[in-house]
Amino acid sequence: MVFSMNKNNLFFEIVYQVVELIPEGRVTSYGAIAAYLGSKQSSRMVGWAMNASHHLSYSIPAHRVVNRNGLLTGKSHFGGNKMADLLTQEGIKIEENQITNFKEVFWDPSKELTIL
DNA sequence: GTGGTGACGACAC
DNA sequence: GGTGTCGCCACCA
Repeated sequence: MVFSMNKNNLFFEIVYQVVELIPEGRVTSYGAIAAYLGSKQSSRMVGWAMNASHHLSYSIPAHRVVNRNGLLTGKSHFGGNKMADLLTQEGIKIEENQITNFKEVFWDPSKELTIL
């Protein structure tokens, strides 16, 4: 994908970029991405970016983004049990819509990435 | 133009 | 430590 670098959409662009970089079998949180962008208080915007990602021409692994508790809050937006299913396929343990081994699979962009 | 809402998170109580 | 409240800002009615 391409960085548009419009300051209005910069937040969204980087969110998509980061989400695309999440390795298989790993997950990250909205807050982690927001923190990576330097505005941890805008975590809601990360969630909104995921919501907006549906109308993108390309698709991003939004199922690898969960909230701070490892809870699959966005599950309902995927329809059915799709989100938990995809994560399970990648070796992530899900129980009651929550990632049981969240610590182990957590992927922190601010530690794993160095582009910012 | 205004107000309410949201795939969240931090802090106060 | 559970619950409430606020901040964040794009989007929609």
